[in-house]
Amino acid sequence: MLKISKKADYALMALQHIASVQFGDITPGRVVNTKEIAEEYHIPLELLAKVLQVLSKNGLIESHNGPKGGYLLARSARQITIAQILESIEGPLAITDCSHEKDGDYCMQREHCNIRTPLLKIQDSIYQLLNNMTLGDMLGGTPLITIQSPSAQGVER
Amino acid sequence: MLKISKKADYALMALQHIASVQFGDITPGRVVNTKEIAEEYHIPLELLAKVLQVLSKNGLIESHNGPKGGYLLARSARQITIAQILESIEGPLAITDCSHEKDGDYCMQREHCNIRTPLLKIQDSIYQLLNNMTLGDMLGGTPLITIQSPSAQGVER
DNA sequence: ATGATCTCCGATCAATATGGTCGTACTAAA
DNA sequence: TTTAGTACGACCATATTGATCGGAGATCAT
Ligand code: FES
Ligand code: FES
Repeated sequence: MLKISKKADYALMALQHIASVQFGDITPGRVVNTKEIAEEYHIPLELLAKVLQVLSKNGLIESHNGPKGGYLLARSARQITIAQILESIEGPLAITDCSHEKDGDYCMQREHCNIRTPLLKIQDSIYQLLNNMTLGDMLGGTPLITIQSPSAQGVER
Repeated sequence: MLKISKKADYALMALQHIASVQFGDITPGRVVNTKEIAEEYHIPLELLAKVLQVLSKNGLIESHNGPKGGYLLARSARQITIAQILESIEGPLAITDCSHEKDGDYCMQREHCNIRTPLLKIQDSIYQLLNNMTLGDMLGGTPLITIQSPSAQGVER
């Protein structure tokens, strides 16, 4: 449950790879092309290409056309959060399909719904979680994330 | 993205309803039957029935057969966590499909995978989040959940 | 200039997961 | 024994996702 799609998975791998090439190595300005990533991680080439296109369109990476072309991070690895990557591929975070209701399109349960508020809170918490971790964190040291919930232990506030 | 299934949604609604009937009212021992819930929240009857069967099989609720039958919480609302409910319906929490690898069934990327560790950490954080909120929390006061991450402090949404 | 190499983009197909339905058997209270 | 309810398993329809294909543009080397 709560699985993220393969595309999102690929996006994370690709970005991580691009970042690691651009970062720790002696070739700072080197661009990375699709095939290189696809072969390294055994990802279907065309599918990865599509994923990268989307990432590029959403301003996470820059594309360079022609031979010797490829992709480049659009900004520092520390300024790209996991949430941005995932939302870029899979659309806005919506734990339930009526999280972001558009138009007059209410779900039938809306009126008597007893779980909307709590679910939105959970969703928001998850969002914070994802938005507090960056590509940079994935590269370097293991990020430390702690969660505190007053319920289920001593009630504090 | 990260959507939970409708079945899980229904499960939450149903449990919340059962709990609220059993709790705040003057009818402590009253059982709740499937049709009552289905009509109240406009859920397809048969589908809800199936969901409740699963919950019952997993020991979250008790079923009582025959006329005047119905369902009853198996334990206190404070002892049922959101994680338990969701996992009961959708199986174990697995943010990526290779979270819990079984047999020799590795994913192809396993060897060179650069995102496994961070993703598992995120998954664990989400699990804590869900496991720290109980049915009781959803019923009563709004639970307060806070997240603290030392990295990426500047990132705000 | 011209061809080779690469990204870009839209359309399309296949596999899988999900939502929803049906029919029957079983149980316990009235 | 009748009847209102759950239990259970098989089943179909649809939505989502994973993956593929083909061509159009762009850029660089020659
Ligand atoms: S399920 Fe849509 S508002 Fe609660
Ligand atoms: S994707 Fe399977 S181990 Fe990373």
